[in-house]
Amino acid sequence: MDKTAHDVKLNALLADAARIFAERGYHRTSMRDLARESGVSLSGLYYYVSSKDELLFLIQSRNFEAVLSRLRDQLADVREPAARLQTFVDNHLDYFASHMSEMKVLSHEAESLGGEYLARVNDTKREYTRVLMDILADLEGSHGPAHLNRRVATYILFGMMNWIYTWYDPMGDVGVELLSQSVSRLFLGGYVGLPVGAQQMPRATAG
Amino acid sequence: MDKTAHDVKLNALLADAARIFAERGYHRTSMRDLARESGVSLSGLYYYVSSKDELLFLIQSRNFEAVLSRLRDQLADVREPAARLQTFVDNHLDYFASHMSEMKVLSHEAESLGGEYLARVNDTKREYTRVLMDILADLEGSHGPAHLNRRVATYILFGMMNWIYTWYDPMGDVGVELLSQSVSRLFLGGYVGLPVGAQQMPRATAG
DNA sequence: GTTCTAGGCGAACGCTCGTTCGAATCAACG
DNA sequence: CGTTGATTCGAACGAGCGTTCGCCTAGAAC
Repeated sequence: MDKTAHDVKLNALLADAARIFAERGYHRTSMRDLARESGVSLSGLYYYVSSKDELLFLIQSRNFEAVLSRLRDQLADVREPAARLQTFVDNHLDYFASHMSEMKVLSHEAESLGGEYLARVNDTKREYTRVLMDILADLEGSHGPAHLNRRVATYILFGMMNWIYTWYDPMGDVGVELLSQSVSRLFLGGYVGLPVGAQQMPRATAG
Repeated sequence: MDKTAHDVKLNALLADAARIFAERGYHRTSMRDLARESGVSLSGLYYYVSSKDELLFLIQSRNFEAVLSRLRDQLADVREPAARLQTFVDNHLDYFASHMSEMKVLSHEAESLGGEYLARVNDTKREYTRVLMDILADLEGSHGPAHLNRRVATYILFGMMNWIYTWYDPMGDVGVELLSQSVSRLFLGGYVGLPVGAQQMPRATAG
């Protein structure tokens, strides 16, 4: 897919837009900023995209759907609930770390969309949340009743994962494996009391 | 403090501004919006505030310093590390739940400030983070080595707490006590393996 | 060689933005 | 009464915004 010259240029534009939206914020970024940094004229942008809103929508929906699609692939051959939880966290943070700009735009500019665009992104969000809540239900089934309200636990876990756009540097000393294991262990240890100190843990070379 | 008529009106303005910034976002809100909803003329706003930026700064700095000040009061007579961690979480979420608009503006518009204003808010942020990291160090001292990198754990915990502005409804079924206990237990269970199922837990009446 | 079309651009439109400025109001005080 | 100082406002300024329009180019199709 995405073979034609038109598609290639649109994808490049979306990548530039995601980078700039992540740096300056969606509302602060003007179409003129975007034109300058992507090497297209101001009016030329509108050949690929019908509005600034659509630009934001395309960034959010394409990446969110990519996360969800990869998640389904990865979960396909994992059965054990705790392993499924870890797979969910791994997939989320892995995609996050390798698409920081896009995921920051997805996390931070959730309320910048409206109308039909917002409704469609929210549909994906509901699906995605549902997958996690089902895993939590399975966890309770196999490891005994949870110590927390399931819905609250779900949102707290999303908080652990989505907040990283405010501080995480993929080029820094903390690898995504450490991050992912930390979140999984923190959650599993607190949610169903799974032991968290058994396996070896990758170490950050600095704090 | 804040006795003069001038101070009273400024405080009311800040409260209105926080509410509107939380609803519409800082950059999307115009001074005209603010004037309309606070019952002052457009130019009248500038008698109380020198710029839109200063408005945001005042909201962020005053509330952040209030959180930090209350925290120090509360920590003053708590010694046991796990109890200090719980005090930190309680204080943070308690203030959050009773000042949702202000705290959403503080969390979500962190990058909307620049220059000297940003530097001053970041000073407070550094102090606040330092308090939490010291508590984590104490925890490791009394409950054995942690299962996670301390700095990573700190930021993950902030993620659990700060993300709630995206979903928490203080008027809904989930009380702030449940929220606070959930976060504390999740963290303590995963960080130093403290048992999490012993005490009674408030229940949400619905999910 | 003419026609067609995808791709691209300069210039402008109508609008909103944050901020300023000078004047009006009004209570307090000499 | 006249003056002062605090408070408020209408009107305007210059700048920037998202978007549109008509025109240009170049190569493929016939």
